[in-house]
Amino acid sequence: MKKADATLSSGTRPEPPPPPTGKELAVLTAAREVFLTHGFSAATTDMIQRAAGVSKATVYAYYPTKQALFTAVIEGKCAEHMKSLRALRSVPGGIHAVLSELAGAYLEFAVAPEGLALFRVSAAEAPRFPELARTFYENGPEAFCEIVAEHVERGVQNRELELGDASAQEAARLFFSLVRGQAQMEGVLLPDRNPSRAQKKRWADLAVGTFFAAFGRR
Amino acid sequence: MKKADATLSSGTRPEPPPPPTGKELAVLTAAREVFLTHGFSAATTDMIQRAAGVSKATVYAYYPTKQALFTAVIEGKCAEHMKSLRALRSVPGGIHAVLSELAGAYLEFAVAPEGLALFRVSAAEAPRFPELARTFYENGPEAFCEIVAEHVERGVQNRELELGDASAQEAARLFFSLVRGQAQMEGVLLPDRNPSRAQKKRWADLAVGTFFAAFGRR
DNA sequence: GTCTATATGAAGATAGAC
DNA sequence: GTCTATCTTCATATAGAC
Repeated sequence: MKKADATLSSGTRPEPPPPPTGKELAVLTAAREVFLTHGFSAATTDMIQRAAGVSKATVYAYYPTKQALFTAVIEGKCAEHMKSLRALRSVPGGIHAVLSELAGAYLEFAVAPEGLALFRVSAAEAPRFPELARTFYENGPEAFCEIVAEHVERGVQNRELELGDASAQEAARLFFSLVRGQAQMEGVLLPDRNPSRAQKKRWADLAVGTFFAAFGRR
Repeated sequence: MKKADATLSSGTRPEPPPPPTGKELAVLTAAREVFLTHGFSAATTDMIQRAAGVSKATVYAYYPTKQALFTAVIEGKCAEHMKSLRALRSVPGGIHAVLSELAGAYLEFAVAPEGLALFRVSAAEAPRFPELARTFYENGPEAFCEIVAEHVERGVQNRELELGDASAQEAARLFFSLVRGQAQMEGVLLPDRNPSRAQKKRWADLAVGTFFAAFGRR
């Protein structure tokens, strides 16, 4: 009788990822670097193989196709993304302080080179890999907005905020747009430019300031 | 003595585009379609050749490389983009009406499939073709923001707006972020979803409403 | 599992006839 | 200018030895 394989039998989720080690990890790490830098089509298995320091056949031993490897990379990054966001659910303090914290955190990790690259690649491949783009959307922007919305709802109950005819979700998305707007646009389209710490603080302050000017209770 | 070639001798601009006709136009049109759908790397000259109904050699008769053709496509779309925007400089009316108009116009053309595709491709290829991404940035987002900033400055002079410590440019970019935020994020990452007319109106109203709640003079 | 070597196909670009 | 036919290169994927 075969021993039960926890990976296959334990749940309903498709793949609770068995954390890779050794050469598999090397392959996955290299693939991350290469795919995030070049995108799916321009990336070659040769680049990945060389960056990982293994042979071509080894790559295919772990991932049956280039596409499967790509999927693993994007899903892995999304899972990381989601994990970083979880910490922001329980930020303590008044709504103003909380939103400042959220704005700063988002600018820090989503406008970092890796965050931008993930966005770039997800967007580029959205027509070809719609499920991957959706995964990114749900684990990044949407997850962040949900967290903001929770804080916003609390702010409304505390009478710190007043939304008018907007829902908490709409307000959260407006906040999100204010925060990432210019930063992401520049980051994605002008890869040379590197925003200073002061610039990032300014963006965060403008976003929070504008949001409170619009929705703060007077 | 050679006859002077107007294309080469008449100006300092690199290439005042001689409007293509006949087969050249067919090639360019097909290339647009193919590059905007698949991106640079996944697009093949075969697809373009077939879509244009010409032979491979004809493509190369007009454009020496795939890259040159890609550049022509992106620059052409950017020029169109810029042309659409010019009309928005002279919108008449009070600042509220003007900004509503600008918001609606931007949502109409930038979140349309072609606008999204151009953004997607520009973003994806920004690391490889930084000049092209910059061209898009300057002819799209930046051009729009400049126009908004002009209207905003007029609004300040008219005492319709009050910016606090923000500059007109900063305010314009915040407005721009509010307008495109959710629409572009969804459009780029969820290509299946198609926003209804009502949804677009709601986005525009929320953006304008939020902007005025923050910067409108009370 | 891991390597070297290779099959197979497709992509970008060109030659040469008309 | 335009086509058909082809060259060359390189990418994905596999075979077979260790």
